[in-house]
Amino acid sequence: MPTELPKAYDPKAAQERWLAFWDEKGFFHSEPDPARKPFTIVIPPPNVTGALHMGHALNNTLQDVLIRWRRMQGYNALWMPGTDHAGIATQSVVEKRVLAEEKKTRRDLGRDELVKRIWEWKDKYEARILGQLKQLGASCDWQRTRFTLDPQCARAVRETFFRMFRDGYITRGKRLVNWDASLQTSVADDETYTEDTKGGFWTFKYPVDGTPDTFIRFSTTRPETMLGDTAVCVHPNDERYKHLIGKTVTIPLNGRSIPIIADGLLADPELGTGCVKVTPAHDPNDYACYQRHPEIGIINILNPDGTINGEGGEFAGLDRYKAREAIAKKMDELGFFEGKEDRVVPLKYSDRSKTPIEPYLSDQWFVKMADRDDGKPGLAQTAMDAVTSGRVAFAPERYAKTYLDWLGEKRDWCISRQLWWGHRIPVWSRVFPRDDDYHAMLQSQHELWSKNPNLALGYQSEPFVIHIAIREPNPDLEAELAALGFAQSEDVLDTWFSSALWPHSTLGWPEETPELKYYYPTSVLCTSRDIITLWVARMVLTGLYNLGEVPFAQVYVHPKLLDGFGETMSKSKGNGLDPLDIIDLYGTDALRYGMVNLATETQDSRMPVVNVCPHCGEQVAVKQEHMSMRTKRLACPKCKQPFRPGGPWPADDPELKTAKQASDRFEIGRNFANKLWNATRFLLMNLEGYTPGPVDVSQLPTEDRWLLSRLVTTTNNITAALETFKFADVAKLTYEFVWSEFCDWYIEMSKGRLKDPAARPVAQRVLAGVLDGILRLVHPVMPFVAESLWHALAEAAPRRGLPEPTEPTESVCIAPWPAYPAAWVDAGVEARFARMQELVRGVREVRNRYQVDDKQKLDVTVKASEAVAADFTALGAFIGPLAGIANFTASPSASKPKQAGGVVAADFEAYVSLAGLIDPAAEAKRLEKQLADKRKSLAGVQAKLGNEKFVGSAPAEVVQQQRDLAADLENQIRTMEANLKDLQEA
RNA sequence: GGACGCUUAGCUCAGCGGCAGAGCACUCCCCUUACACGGGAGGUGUCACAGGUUCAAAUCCUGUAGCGUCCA
Repeated sequence: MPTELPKAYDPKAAQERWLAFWDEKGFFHSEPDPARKPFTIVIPPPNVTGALHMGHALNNTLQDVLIRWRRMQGYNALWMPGTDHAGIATQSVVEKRVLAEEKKTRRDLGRDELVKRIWEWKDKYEARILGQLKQLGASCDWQRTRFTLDPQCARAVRETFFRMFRDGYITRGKRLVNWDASLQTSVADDETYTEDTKGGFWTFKYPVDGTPDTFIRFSTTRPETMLGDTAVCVHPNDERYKHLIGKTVTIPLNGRSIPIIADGLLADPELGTGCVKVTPAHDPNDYACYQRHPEIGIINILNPDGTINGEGGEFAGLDRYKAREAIAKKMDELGFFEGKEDRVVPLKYSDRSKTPIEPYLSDQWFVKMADRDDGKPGLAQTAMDAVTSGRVAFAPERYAKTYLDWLGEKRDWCISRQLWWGHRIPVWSRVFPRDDDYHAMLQSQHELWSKNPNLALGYQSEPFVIHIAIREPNPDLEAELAALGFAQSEDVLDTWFSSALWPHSTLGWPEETPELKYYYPTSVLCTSRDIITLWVARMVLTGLYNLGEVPFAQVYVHPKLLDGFGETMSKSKGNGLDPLDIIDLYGTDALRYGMVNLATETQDSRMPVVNVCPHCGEQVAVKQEHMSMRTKRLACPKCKQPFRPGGPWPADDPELKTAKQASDRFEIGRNFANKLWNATRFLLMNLEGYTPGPVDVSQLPTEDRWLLSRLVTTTNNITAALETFKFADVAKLTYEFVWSEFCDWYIEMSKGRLKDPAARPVAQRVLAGVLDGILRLVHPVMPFVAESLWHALAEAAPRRGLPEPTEPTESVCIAPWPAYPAAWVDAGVEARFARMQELVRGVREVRNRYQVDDKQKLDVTVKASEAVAADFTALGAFIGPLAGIANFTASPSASKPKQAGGVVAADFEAYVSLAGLIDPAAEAKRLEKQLADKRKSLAGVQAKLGNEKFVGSAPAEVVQQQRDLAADLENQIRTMEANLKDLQEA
């Protein structure tokens, strides 16, 4: 006698048990094996800044579904795990902590000490993240775990940098970057956010040279930038200023004379005075204007810390905001101030330090994206070609446009960051203030250097600079260079530079490893749309550059999770949801099911959240004003006890318990897991005497053939949905088949058969065989419950399956993905079954309408054609118990008993005897309403059929369908009219 | 400012030319030996708005409004 299952599924126990089992068995480890086809996914490495959030849960669940499914299909599946060092984010988190706890800045600590602290942080969070992924059930090959800063990745980064530098793709130049004056680093656009901020809007005037009493008036939100103006600009067609173009004005603050230029892109004649000042070094639009008019020059007025530099004359050394006031005041004193108004302006902030960004001119390293004129391919173009040629496909397709539009701009990629945490740029440079020294150096060293294949040279002029990239760490060489006055760049590389290499660096590139040969290119990349440009494009680009081959064949872009108010979940908003809360409350299978269920093709998905009272479990709605940790304390409306709302709190509060968060969007998964559990439980209770054996499908009774027909269709649809990344369909198809078809109908019908010794063995085989298939289908989405039930079933039915029983694998993880004969699909059986369901539902409806006690069995008479009646009679053994029928008869000649409730369908009418129960008046009233509905439908259909255009232009089958419908409706109406007459006479 | 997407039941979402759907919530009946995380039944809609195409539009086209995201 097999072990009986507990009454409800316990996710915690299952998770604990199977994680250990899988780990021990090593199912998820993959080795190159030329005899098998690989299926490979590299994880988008979560960054080690913090713990995983709901977006990670979604992203990784979907990857795991693909990997588990392909593994079952027999592919040699590798899911490569790892984490990302996330340069600026991690450094800034640790810096903030050090400042808060020790009141020390990074400069107080020094580079080595800070980096040491960051590594400690990384070790802690990497372990936590990998642990969370395991908890999620992620079937990664943990033996292959990588980190973007580990030696293997570092080698790939250095080699790539070296090659790009050598090939002239990496160059140094002065560019306008987003400068974080607090962290003293440039930050990428995506590391900034824009917020409306109260500011001023000043209007000043500059005197036009040589034309007394003529002024150019302009407005600005940043008066201090006047120190760096190199032109004023008007629209070429602006009649007010046309005569001034080519003249100059003088900046009263420093007496500098600057030209008045015409630029239709920068100046807007409709806006303000129609004239703008141009500060190329401190404004992106002005910088673009400077590039169109390089003759105006460019002047940087800021120090890296945000104070005014030597260009500012008397204002040098002042903080930019102090300088702003001082300069406005000075202009006023000089008589060039025209007015000031308060205004709310959109201001760019650094995401990390929360301080305003300064557009800032600085020396940076760039990867050149544009086309080249020396015959070498332009990097952006190669990556675009990969997608336009179809070597990389996006799902959904529309995201290819995002990718191509962005790459089409071919903007250079700024890869240097003024940080301490990251891959240090392997370039040693020396500046030569005197030209002779430069030439002397080249003369003495150039030949030696250029012979060394592990060195690459770069030059700049004004002043002369020699840059030397070193291919691999080489202390002797570095010492030699140091002796010659060279020093290594202090900068590190943009994190995306190392992430860009992820699909090949993790496989061992630049070594030609067996892994690289076998797994590259990978199969699918699974990500969110906001990093298509930052990451996906760059992976394609570096893959092509380093290996000449795209990194993956397909990019699947999944939806984003929004909070209950439609806003993106994010750490800074504090509206995230901790996956561990969900796992704790609903179980991992439920979390995963919920994620798969919401992954539709088009929409982002809202997730309304409630707080769970830590004292009594009451669910307390979260209001918008509670978000972002604004509310520190709430009282439970039920038990009146206080608690802290759930959120990304940095630490526990010893005084106040913190609520866990819940969302009813996960109930469906929890309930579904429990349903599966209990369906299996039912089966195990009824498997006594089970004998394995082959099943001849053509000899099976109707209900079995119906179920198998549905099983084939469902299996095929699920497989097709997985192939096209329609995850939500996978969830819905599985749910529908298991719950509505297998449980609600088939299991109910099997109950009678299991009591019949003659029918029992086959019923057992079909039940066990179908459940076996269900567990396989469910496994990629809900691996824990599937594994639990797989083992339970194996104990009770060690050999099972359709049509031939087979030995089950030791884990559902490695069971073959189901595929059944297409011949099992039987539309005729499905139609007959649907008719039976209609009858059963009709009888139940009559029973419910009259509130007949379930225990009281009713007599039912069906009038139908010979064939339909025979079919009903054959199924009578099931119809009885399903509908609670005492005596059931079906025949073409059946007549309506007195006092009966009627069910009128297209090809049968059924009468439920309700002697003593029926209220003729109420029944008549109901019938009249139904009749009215039917007549209305009929009128609609007849109108269509009366329309010559419809009959003429619509496809024949649609017209026929409408004709059939009209006939059915007429028939039903006749029957109902007769029934109504009976009732009225009664 | 540009691009992409969204607007369908009280809530969260499917459907994307041929009789408007699911889960939750709601109403009624049931603790029937798989499951109350359950069973049975029921009600619920100007498919955002305005035009157009079509025999036929939630579905295709155009425009408007609101929302979201990305890029400037």
